[in-house]
Amino acid sequence: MPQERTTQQSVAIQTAIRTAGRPLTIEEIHAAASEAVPTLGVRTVYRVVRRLQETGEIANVPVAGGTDRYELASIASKHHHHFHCKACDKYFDITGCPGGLKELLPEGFQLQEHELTLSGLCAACA
Amino acid sequence: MPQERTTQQSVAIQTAIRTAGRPLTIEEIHAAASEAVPTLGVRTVYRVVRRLQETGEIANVPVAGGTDRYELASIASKHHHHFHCKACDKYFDITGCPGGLKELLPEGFQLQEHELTLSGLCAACA
DNA sequence: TTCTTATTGACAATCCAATGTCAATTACAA
DNA sequence: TTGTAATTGACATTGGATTGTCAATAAGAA
Repeated sequence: MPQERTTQQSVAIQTAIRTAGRPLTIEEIHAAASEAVPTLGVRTVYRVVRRLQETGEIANVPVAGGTDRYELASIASKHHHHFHCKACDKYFDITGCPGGLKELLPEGFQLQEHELTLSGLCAACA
Repeated sequence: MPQERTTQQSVAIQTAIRTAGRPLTIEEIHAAASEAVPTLGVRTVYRVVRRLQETGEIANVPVAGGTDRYELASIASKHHHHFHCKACDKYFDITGCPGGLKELLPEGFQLQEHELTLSGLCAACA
């Protein structure tokens, strides 16, 4: 197992994810971190993101009809939901959760989790 | 624009979708329709499914972290949600819907739609 | 500062769902 | 029944995301 080194690239990538406040795609991370390190390659983003996943610092957010997003594990572990802007295709975190979901469950089904996605226009696009 | 012909294949595919009672993947459609027409090729399923989409008979159901499912437009057009079984990876339709979602909306965001997915174990897997 | 080696990034290669191709088949109008 | 053209299915190809490769770079211990 290789040692870890603190490079400009990995710092920029982690900063991008930490300051985003919303789940980001690989490309969004690349774009954001590139402002700090213009030579940053996408290949490196894939590698660092995977490492951060394996060390448990970030979690992937699977999305319907799109590529995965990534967000801090500290945020992902707190139950929350997402808003998807149909104009800019960005995902945002939402706090709060509707209750009474067990009522919707069919006979014999066991509920473990649930995931809610509101969609429409974000503040910037509206 | 070519004429439409009623073939064994297209009949089997439509029957599979109509009798499923839940959204199916291309592969699930292929497997189900193959029981009626064993020589059925996946290529044909892709073609017929696309045509059914274009004629508005079925709708695609985008799914987080998976390939699209397809269900009857008459069902899809009625507002409903889904249950995803983590064991068999099947999706089921759910009736009913939690209200009060506008409360969750951040300032300035415009809500157009929402999508809820419960997950756990279906009756068969539980 | 020097040296070792983890990291990087350009490029090629892989993976896989979906589509293009085309000769063989088959629906169905005449 | 016959003829025409839509349909089929095996096969090759695409498109987009992700990973493999490897020489060049740079982190950080000595």
